[in-house]
Amino acid sequence: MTSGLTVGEAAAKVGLSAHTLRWYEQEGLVAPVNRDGAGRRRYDSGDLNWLVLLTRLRTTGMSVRDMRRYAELARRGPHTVAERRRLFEEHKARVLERIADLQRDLEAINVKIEIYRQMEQEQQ
Amino acid sequence: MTSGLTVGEAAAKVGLSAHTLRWYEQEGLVAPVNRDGAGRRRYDSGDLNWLVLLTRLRTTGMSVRDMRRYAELARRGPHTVAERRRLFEEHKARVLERIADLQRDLEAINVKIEIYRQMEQEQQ
DNA sequence: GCTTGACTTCGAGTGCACTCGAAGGGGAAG
DNA sequence: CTTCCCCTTCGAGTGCACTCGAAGTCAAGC
Repeated sequence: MTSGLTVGEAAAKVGLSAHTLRWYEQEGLVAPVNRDGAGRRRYDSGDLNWLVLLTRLRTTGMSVRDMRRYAELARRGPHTVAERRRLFEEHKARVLERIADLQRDLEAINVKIEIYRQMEQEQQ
Repeated sequence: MTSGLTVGEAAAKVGLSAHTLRWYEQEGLVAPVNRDGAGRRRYDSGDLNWLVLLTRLRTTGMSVRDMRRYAELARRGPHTVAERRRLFEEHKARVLERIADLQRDLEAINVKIEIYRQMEQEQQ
């Protein structure tokens, strides 16, 4: 009745490698995962949710350093909630800015595509 | 009556370092820039426009490898216009996907912020 | 004439986030 | 019993895009 996923299974589920999962733990991005009788990691749904959240932070450009800071706050308990919120709001601002930049640059790309389209017309 | 900007000036204008500008040229991202009598680079408005375009491609996540491919096409002349357009449209698709990903992940971040906000309320 | 900034080649260093492999060992499933 | 996955520590390697520094030269501006 051992419950929870092994490293390999958890890795497959969240789209990271087993190597990387252990590395995340070692780097303090993930709190020590519970072990089964044989000392093997067992990831429960809480661990998985945490990993999913981390991957979202990663793909939105948060550095490992900042993720570690966040993980440390979370481990320190509920009295760090306000600071965690601030951290997230700063990150949110960066993401919004990034989106705005992308949309602005996309405009230039669209203009280029239009120009090329016209040149293709004229070449015929 | 030498016209055009020096490396340092051009670098300042486009937000890259002089080192990087020379490196871009060496890597084939930029066609050889015209020189003045003393052999120094002189960037004209065409060069600057090109550099600005490159920085947009960079900030939208295009790799140096792809920028080089694009630069080579541009150097090869007008008969590569269709291919350049395809390259841009593929890039555009990637950028749109990236924006969508960011917006999706931003939702999760917003949810987190809301949760933290409520926890802060309850702590009082 | 000195300072400043330009030129060249070249290789090495940086920062990030993995990513891999070695070496040696343990337990569970077919 | 063999295979497979897990465990550990450790250091080295990878890929990207710069980034820096050395070493030596040259020319324009003050």
